Amino acid sequence: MNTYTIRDLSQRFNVPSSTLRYYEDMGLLENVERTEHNQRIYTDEHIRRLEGINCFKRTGLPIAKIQEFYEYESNLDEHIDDIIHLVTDHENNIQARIAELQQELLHIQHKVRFYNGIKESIDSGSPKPVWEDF
Amino acid sequence: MNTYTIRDLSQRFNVPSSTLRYYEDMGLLENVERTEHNQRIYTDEHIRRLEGINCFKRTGLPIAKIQEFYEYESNLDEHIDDIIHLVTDHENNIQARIAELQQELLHIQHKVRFYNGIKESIDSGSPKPVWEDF
DNA sequence: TCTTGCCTTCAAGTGTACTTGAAGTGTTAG
DNA sequence: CTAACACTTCAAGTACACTTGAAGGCAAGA
Repeated sequence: MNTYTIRDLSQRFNVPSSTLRYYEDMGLLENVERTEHNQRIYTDEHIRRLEGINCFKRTGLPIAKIQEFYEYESNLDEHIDDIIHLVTDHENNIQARIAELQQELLHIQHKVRFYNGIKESIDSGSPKPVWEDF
Repeated sequence: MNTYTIRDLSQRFNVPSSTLRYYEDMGLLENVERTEHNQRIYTDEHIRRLEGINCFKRTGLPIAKIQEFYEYESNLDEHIDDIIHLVTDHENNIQARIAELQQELLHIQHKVRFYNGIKESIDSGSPKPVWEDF
């Protein structure tokens, strides 16, 4: 089984080692063994765990919820409904967030077109476009 | 011209009045007149401004950038390139964010399916599904 | 051997975006 | 007229997710 130092993971995931220690304090990384000199030893388990954590983080799940998820994970039979609730809830949140962003993107694109119109009018000396709500 | 109290806007936009004062301190709301008793008077201009601010906020533009935007807005001829750069940049960020969320959504949906499979296996006593990366 | 450098812990600091509290003035209902 | 309530300012506090600093241990190279 492969093992990794804190430096290895820090480089692999492009996070400072302080963050990895912080995740451990927060209960996101568990069962981290130590060398005889008290240095952390990570395994492929931890690599997979960090990939999961990053996926959750990129989708905006707060640390406390990620912690909850792995707590349920470690006692799945008892918490299967909880974990399904958590991930389904998160799925819905992401879908709602995507829909909201797509809606707001239209407004931002409207602004981009508007200011490009203003620039053209400045360059050509023609009358400035008038802002129209939508 | 319509005028509004801090309470009016607070209710209309569902934010505490402290937040409206904070936006003013941060330079997002400008030219707020006062009554003879020093109470803030907002106009339809401020309503439009707040709609703009909220659009930017929902898309994750930080306060400092929003402030910059309205600074450019108030001197458009001199800052037309800056403002086009700012909104175009923001448009690209939103599109990248949507793409990222769509990608990660697939992973979360994979988890939802996986745990539903686990639940079925618990309920029926059949063997548990095995997690497969993708 | 000594210095460089990475490691450890624990506590305190940072940045963003508010939020709350204290102290004081003004307005309104009974 | 007075109590309750709304408003003001300014300063300090909160929440989240780290980030940095202090103090010290261990080990390999000059």
